[in-house]
Amino acid sequence: MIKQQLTEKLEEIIGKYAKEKGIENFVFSVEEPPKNIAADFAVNAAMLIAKKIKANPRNIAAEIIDLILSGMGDIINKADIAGAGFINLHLKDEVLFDELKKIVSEKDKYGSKASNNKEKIMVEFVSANPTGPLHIGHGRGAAIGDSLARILKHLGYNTTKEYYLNDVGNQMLVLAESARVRYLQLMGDEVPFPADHYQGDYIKDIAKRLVDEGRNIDEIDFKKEAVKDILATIEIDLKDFAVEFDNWFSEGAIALDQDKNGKTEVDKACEYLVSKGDAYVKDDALWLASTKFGDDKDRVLKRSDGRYTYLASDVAYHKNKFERGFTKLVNLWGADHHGYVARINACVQMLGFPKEALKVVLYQLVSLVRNGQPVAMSTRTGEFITLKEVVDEVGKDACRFFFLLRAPDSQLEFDLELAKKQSSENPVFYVQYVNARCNSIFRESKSRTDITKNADFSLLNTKEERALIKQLTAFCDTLSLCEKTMSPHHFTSYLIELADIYHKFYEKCRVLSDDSALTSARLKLIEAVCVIIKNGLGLLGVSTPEKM
RNA sequence: GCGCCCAUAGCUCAAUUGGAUAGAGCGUUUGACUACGAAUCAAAAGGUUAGAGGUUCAACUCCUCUUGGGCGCGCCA
Repeated sequence: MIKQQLTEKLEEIIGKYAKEKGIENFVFSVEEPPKNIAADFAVNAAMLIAKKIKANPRNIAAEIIDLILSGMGDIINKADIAGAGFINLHLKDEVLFDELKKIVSEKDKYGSKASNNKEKIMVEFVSANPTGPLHIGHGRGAAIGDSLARILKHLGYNTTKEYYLNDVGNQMLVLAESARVRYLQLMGDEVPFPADHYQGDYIKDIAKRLVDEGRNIDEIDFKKEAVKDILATIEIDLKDFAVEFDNWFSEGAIALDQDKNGKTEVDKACEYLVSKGDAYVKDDALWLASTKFGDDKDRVLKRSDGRYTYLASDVAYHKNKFERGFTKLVNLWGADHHGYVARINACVQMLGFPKEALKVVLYQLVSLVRNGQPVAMSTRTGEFITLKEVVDEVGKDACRFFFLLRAPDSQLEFDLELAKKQSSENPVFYVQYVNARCNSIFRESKSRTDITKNADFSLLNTKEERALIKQLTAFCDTLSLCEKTMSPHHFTSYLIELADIYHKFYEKCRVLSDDSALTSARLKLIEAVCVIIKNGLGLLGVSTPEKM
């Protein structure tokens, strides 16, 4: 919150200055300087202005500093010129102390805004086909999508998490047939199992249930039964991974369900596109003119045999999302779907929305390694590692934290042997340990009677304490960064850094001491630490045990 | 063949979207528990950011090319 307030004031002051120099709509950045620089924030405005008007950046910086000191004396203690013309700002301690008070009083509400209601956001993720259990790759999408949604929610956006269920199409027929053959086999029929059908044992489990229930083959809807069991498993696996959806949206609802005129939403979406001139008939098929909006080639919506493609459903689905009032759509897709981005972007624009209304976050696939050997992943062959398997082995917290450690863009190598180690090799323990240590102090402090109610933060004047407070107040900046980049991974970095600073503080500054005023102030400080750790880990879906 | 993503310390990855001396964890070496938890801390070693050009006051970041890896390119989903 500090940075945001600071930036607003600087924009006012420097913007006015730039305007006097003949520069309209001047944009500059407010950043944290590198660690070796002793300052709170750095501004690059002078170098940018100097370039535009061909002046000496340090002279410009000097002029801006005068303006800052006279206009922002209440929050800025000191400002100086460094390097090529950076303006380094030093905050007044009171600004940090006020923010600290806010953290302690607002607790889990800290950093959340109430004013973002204008945007209604849907985060759609996982959306794995109900043809088998979730594997580890889905887990990455689940962790990123869920945490992103939590962050957006915390920022005050009206946010909905949705799972799109592809329960229509060819794969469903294959699934039903897979279950039927397994059923026959269990009944003693020696029918061969087709090689291109779903091989996993979970299909046998479904068949076994049907046999155990004494069901007659003539009255079994194998598709329905298989999807039911698989979905139940998926839901449990996700729940154990701290992921819960607000809504499960069935493709059947738009591709099969008909209105009173006998039309599905897919029918209507295609008609709409035709009426707008964005879809046309060629070679007996219906084509989407996606090249109009930058796609490589036009795509088929309806095959010449009259069946719709997956894309047709997807157009209708996205239309449906907008019709439900969402103004911003976030889709998490595995990188193997990247070829699909251009056409869905085209759809959004054809539906009359700006390109920015949809953000597709692509996450690179997880490659599994076990004993140095790559592990193949394919739902068809049955040689896959399930999310459940990994969560059972390494724990939900470690697994989520691990997935959120990396930017979605980078390929992630998941070493099963490494992940199994419940040791300090896993950074999640390092962060959770902060909370455990704080709580240990709280337990100890209960026996003391000399603790004053009003902590005097000005007693927190060591460099370790100031660094800690500074890091705590960066919580909101981290939230904004995650929103800006649509990635929660900055939060893991932030928390690891916070943990690092805390442990250093812990070594240097004893909390419980004979100095009761100082003890009170430090207790309040670590209370704030707990708030931030708990909030931060909570946004990542990781728990904060008081004892470990 | 065309397109998208990636290449950073021995390993796994960050780097506030163009900022200052590129940072963490693990691993390696050395040291610290008779006061709040040593799942910790202090210190050391480790880099031509794959390579070559270019743009810029400033490049890991942007542009071009090369090399190497992942993934796509269907009237499949």
